[in-house]
Amino acid sequence: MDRAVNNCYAGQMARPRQFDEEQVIRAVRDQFWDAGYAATSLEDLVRVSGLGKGSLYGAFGDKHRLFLKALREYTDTSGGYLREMLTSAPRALDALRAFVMAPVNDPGGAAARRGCLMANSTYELATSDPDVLAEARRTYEATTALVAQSVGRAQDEGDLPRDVDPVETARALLAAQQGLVFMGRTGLDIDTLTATARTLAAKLLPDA
Amino acid sequence: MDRAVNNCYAGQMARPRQFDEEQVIRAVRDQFWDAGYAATSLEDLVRVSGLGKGSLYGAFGDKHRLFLKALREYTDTSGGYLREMLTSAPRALDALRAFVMAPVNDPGGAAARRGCLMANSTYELATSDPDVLAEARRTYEATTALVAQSVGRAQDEGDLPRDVDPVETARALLAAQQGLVFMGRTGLDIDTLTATARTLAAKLLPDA
DNA sequence: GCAATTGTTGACCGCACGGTCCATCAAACG
DNA sequence: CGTTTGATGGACCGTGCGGTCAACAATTGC
Repeated sequence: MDRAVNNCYAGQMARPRQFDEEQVIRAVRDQFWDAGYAATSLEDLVRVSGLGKGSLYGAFGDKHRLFLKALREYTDTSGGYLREMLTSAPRALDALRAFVMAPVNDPGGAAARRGCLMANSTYELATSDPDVLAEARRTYEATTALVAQSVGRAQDEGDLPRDVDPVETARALLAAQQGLVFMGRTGLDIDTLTATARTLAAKLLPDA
Repeated sequence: MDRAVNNCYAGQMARPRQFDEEQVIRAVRDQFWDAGYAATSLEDLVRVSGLGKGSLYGAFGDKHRLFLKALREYTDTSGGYLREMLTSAPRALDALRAFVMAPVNDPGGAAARRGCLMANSTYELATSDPDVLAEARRTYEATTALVAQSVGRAQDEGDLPRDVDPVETARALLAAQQGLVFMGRTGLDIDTLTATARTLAAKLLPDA
């Protein structure tokens, strides 16, 4: 039935996949990232994946499912990065600053060019696609929780005043970060964007 | 040649338009606002405008031109609102607070539902459509200038410290506002959004 | 080696899209 | 009223879309 779930345990495999599933998903994800959902045609997906239409459908289902899969891959990956970024820094306050600055410090300026796939998808589809909206909420809530945790840690470390609500601060930081993503997409030059990011970080994260 | 420019001065008019051009543009603008560019079909545009395809094309040109016209109508209108909002308040600081809170206070919650057409368009098209990118930059720069002017006024009125750069502050406020628009689109409930908006306004606009 | 099973491929399908065109109609003018 | 002019709207068109499918290839178990 569900060929999309290809594992080695269900029945016997007559012929193994000739492609790396994750690699294909990443290529597809990049295509959606660059062009958006509606503006990406099946032909585009075939091109970037290197697979035939039939294989794509056999392995992942239709365009919508493929998109959701790519989106989930994106949120998982960037969620992992976020978690690592927030937990690896010796001081939580530095991690929070880095979080706000992320749209600017992105390696290769990917975020400035094509923004955040989750944000792009939210703007394009959230009003019409319940699945995308659900994924947006899920990601947003997870991010808020993660950031709030670091805010709490920064408070414990004495870098942030105790009288602010961690969750509320996390939401403000997230809004600031997404605002920067937006301004990057208007073509604002990187230096000005960096300056604005610094301003926001300074105002929202006063040092003690 | 250019039938898109319908005025009473070029040649003699044999038969006047049977529709209100502005009314059509507003209807079209709302359709694009609700569904986005790619997801809006010509049939949709015919439906909401009440015109036939031929009339639509004769009067406004193709879908792309029609979109740009609707977008310009939007930026003009909301630019007018912004200017009025910023200049009508007795104290500039209050106007700046209202600016940040705008995505929340929007009458009917339109902004929360479908966001800001300019932002939506930027996310959907800015990377692929130079015209939209140009419009985004134009709008962004005009808004920044307008807000910066109010920041300066708030400084003159003694409500904001003199040591901050008005333009830099304006960019931070704009980023915050757009971040709130984004969070509204993730389906965040209005109360939480309002609280976050207040937090941002308080941090970015300390009272003297 | 053969049958069974599943992955692979590209030709193919129906459809809806953006866009064009023209027969018709209504207003303006003498 | 007749002529002229432009507006009108729906029939029509070619194209590219998302999606399907049947023939073929590759692997496994016997």
